[in-house]
Amino acid sequence: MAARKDPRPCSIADTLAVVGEKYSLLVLREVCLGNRRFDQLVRNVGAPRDILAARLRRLVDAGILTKRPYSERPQRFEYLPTQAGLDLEPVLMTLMAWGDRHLRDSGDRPMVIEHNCGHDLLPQVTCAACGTPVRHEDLTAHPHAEGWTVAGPTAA
Amino acid sequence: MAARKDPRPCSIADTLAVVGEKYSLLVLREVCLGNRRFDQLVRNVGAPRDILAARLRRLVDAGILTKRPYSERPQRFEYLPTQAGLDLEPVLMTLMAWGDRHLRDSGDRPMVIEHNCGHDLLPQVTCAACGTPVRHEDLTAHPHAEGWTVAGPTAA
DNA sequence: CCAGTGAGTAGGTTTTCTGGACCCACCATA
DNA sequence: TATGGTGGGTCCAGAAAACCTACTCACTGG
Repeated sequence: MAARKDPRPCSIADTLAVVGEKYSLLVLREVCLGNRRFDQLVRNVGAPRDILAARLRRLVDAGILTKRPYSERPQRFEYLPTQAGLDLEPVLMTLMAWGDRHLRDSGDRPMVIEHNCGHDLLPQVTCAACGTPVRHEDLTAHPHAEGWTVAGPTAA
Repeated sequence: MAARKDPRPCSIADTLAVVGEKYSLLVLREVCLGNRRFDQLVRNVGAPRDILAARLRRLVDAGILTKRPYSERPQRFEYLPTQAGLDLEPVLMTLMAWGDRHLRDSGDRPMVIEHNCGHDLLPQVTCAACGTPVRHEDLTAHPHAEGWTVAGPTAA
């Protein structure tokens, strides 16, 4: 947790500080798939019960999940994604797309997500302003704080 | 690293097994920004030097970075993203977008990325087939292996 | 000769993960 | 009433990873 003295200020780092611990994004995956209960999460995520409990607390604290009772007597809770949690789905989609492309010979994808346009989802990141797919060469980074330079492609 | 017995098979998990360790994606961020040298990475990423060395080895082994000499005598290396590394940029973009939206009051973004269409990049994940932005409600998951069910929204 | 830089490696301490056992409340059934 | 099963956790000791400091090596510049 302790950041070494002044690394580059960056929303990527800040986001990873919240959801970058092991299992956090897998918990979110399951919750987004509709698996909301502790024991289900233990099985599907593969995390020790201990760690899962800690991750759930953290995700709830961060406003990514909400904890809701689905039974009094005995008290039982389920976890649901908030809007902030659903807003992380693009991260899950892009991670999955990369794994499907680079970690497998195509054809044995363990999970396919269907888009309601009728096709299998192939997520693509586009620029909201112009609508075209984003390519590395088209980007120019502008660090806001002083002293943080970039060089080469994607440079400022 | 040791997976508990049979968690859900999933490309998200497999991708995170490669780039999910602390600092890995920040290293990739820096390399994509054009900062290629060890000491620069130490400063900008904020990782301890030995951890950084381990991450670089791992990313090179995974085919995400390549190590290239830029000076013999003394031997000095720099790290460049491969195509597989560049293909991870969408993950970085979506992480940054989430942090900008949810972790800050808009206006103090620490880094802005400009798209060469002339606007600030606001990344948006779309379905490559139909071109529309992806919303949670439009997705249906189909686990391939048996026994892995999903429930509720995004269910199969 | 001395200081400084770039790219690491080495060692010892602290933190985190891990696997397993354990706990409590409840339900089913016999 | 005992007996077992489930859901949702907590606790603990050992293993692994991260952290920090220091050190090395090969130069370069003055």
